[in-house]
Amino acid sequence: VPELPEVEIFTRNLARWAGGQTLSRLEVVDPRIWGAPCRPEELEGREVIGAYRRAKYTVLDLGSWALVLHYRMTGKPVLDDGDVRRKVRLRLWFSEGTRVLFDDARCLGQAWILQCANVDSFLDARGLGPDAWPGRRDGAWWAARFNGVRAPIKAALLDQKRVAGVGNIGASEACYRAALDPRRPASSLTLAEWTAVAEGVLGWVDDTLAHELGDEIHFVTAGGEGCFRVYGRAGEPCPRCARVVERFVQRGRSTFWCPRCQGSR
DNA sequence: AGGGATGTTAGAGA
DNA sequence: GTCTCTAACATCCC
Repeated sequence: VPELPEVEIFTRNLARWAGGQTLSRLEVVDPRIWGAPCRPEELEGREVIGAYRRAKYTVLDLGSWALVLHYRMTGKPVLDDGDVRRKVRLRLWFSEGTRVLFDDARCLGQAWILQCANVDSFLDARGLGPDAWPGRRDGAWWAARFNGVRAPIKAALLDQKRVAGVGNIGASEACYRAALDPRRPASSLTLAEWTAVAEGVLGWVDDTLAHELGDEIHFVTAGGEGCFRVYGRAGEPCPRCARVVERFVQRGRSTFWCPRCQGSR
């Protein structure tokens, strides 16, 4: 379930598992993982300096070179516990015996090997806007970022060029927290409503991180849906007003909302 | 069997 | 050029 909070946790996990160790071997189990031609052996023998997140990307810093990961729909880094049923695309062997897998059922995830000096320009070339978190942006900042956008607010929140990190789950959850009709044109929101969006997005990330950090095993196996308020809950009662949560399709993606407390105006 | 799935991007059309 | 939307990617699960 990789949106910003999950990628943040994936990245922290990688830093914790591998930080300070040397990457002794980078095993390419499925070469479709590569987003561009590269030489995996370039990274072997290098020490992991750390890992950081930008939007939904993880950058594993190996000094002068870096391994950049994007998980798309189903990718995730996991400790290799010896189970043989995983859909492994990469296996990273570290000097103290730790083995980390890039596990990806659908194989839509991608990886790149870049010189560290080129990572920023690589990410910038993807057209990523500012990260939705951890910066505490106010309503005026959000209003300015979405100035002139006529698309429905829920669809607009998915545009990584405006603000990076919000995915299809986060967009529904943020609209719900902001009590906003997901069909409202972004350009029609008042400053007060943008303030609610700002708080909704931050609240969604903060709560998701807190939930998943509190129980890492639950997260890895169950996807963290335990803290969804409307996503995936069509037919269930709204946590705020008990009206039935509904689902509809916007731009080919599911939107979940409560038609009563997210009433249009 | 068929439909839907957390993301991104190329390409078409307005 | 800008904005918007669809299809495609590959595989699994309900």
